[in-house]
Amino acid sequence: MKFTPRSETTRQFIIETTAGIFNRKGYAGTSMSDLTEATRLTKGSIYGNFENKEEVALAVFNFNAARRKNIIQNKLDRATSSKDKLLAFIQLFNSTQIQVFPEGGCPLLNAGTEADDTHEPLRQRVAEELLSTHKNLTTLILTGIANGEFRSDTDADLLASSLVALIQGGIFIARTTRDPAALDRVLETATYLIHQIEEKPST
Amino acid sequence: MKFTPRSETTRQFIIETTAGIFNRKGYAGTSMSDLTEATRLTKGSIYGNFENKEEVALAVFNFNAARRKNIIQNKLDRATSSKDKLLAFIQLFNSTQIQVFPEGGCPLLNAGTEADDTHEPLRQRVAEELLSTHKNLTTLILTGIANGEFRSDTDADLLASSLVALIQGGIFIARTTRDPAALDRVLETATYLIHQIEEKPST
DNA sequence: ATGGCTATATACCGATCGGTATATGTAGAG
DNA sequence: CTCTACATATACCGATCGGTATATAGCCAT
Repeated sequence: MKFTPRSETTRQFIIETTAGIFNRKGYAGTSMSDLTEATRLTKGSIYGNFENKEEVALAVFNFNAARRKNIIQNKLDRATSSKDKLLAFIQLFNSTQIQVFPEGGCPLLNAGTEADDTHEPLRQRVAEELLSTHKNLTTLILTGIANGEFRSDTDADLLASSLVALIQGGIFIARTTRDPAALDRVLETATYLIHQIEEKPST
Repeated sequence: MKFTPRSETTRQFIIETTAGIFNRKGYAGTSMSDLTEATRLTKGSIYGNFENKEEVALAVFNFNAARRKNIIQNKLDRATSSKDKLLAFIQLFNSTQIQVFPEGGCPLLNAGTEADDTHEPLRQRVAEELLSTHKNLTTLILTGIANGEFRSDTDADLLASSLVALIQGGIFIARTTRDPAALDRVLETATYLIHQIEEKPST
């Protein structure tokens, strides 16, 4: 009893037009009628393109995650040095540059906090994305060390984790207190941490 | 048409036995039958003590937040210097000392990320708790500056925000990647930031 | 022991949930 | 023009949702 989606374009249409809904309301909080309303399609059509609600949610998360990855990658490609790449990464999240996220904020944070106790497949997907981001930052830092940009005693793993935590925590604070500037302040500390590992020209 | 709860003890019983459920499953993901099952009470009884599901959720959050506050306060009271208080605060969250949270992790993070787009009253309550924590840390840092423990050019507000962000972000990462050590690593950075503002004995 | 109160249990409500079987529409091939 | 294949719409399913009206049970004072 294999399921095969009917129309790839409709499937994509459903994903894109409901990406913001799942991100705002969460998996449990989003109903099939939310999806039919937003897409102006009927349940028959949606269930012709997805096996069930869970599959829509997973596809939507993958879509949001891919978008995020592309934006990050584009930004990093435009910087040259490792240090500039790290700083550019951080500045992607400041309040004047919100377009990294769909409606509702960071999909990793939203999906992760909901799924961690209730929805194992989604939790694993979020974990993959978090680890991928962490790995990218780690290799960026290690490259910088090899370049001589950063001090050789830098703990790349620790710094990468801390940057991700600062950003996600900053997003959380800014969103629930409705104070975007709070995120900007936290990003200052992230920037500071990067400057701390610079190889000093002195000596 | 005012509503008055019947039995304060039953009310409290409901709150305490469902505190973990709301924290794990979220507001939308928790049903009234989840509550009747856990308490072994009937809907009639629960609706005799709460106006509706929302009021239970708010009461549960208040309970979780109060518990958290008490634990933090007790810990801080046992330290003397501002620096030791700050370090003790951070160590409350490390993986060998999990009892700060109910089942499901930090209630501020869980409730905040769900409510920020869907449930304004709860979002405001979470924001209050976040700001309260932030304020406590800020005054702690300012006291340390006045004491001569910390450098006078320390940005107390910025450091307080960064510590909260590191902790919340660290909790998020650790929980969704199922890697408690990730939180411990992030707490290292938090500790580092505190050491950075110490008034150096040199000069 | 009994009447009154308080609190919980029972039984039920309409609405909505996720999901499915089937009918209808539509476009391309012959 | 018609047949076929594919995609969407319609109509419906049982289950569960949050919530309520009312019956029942336990206790306390008289």
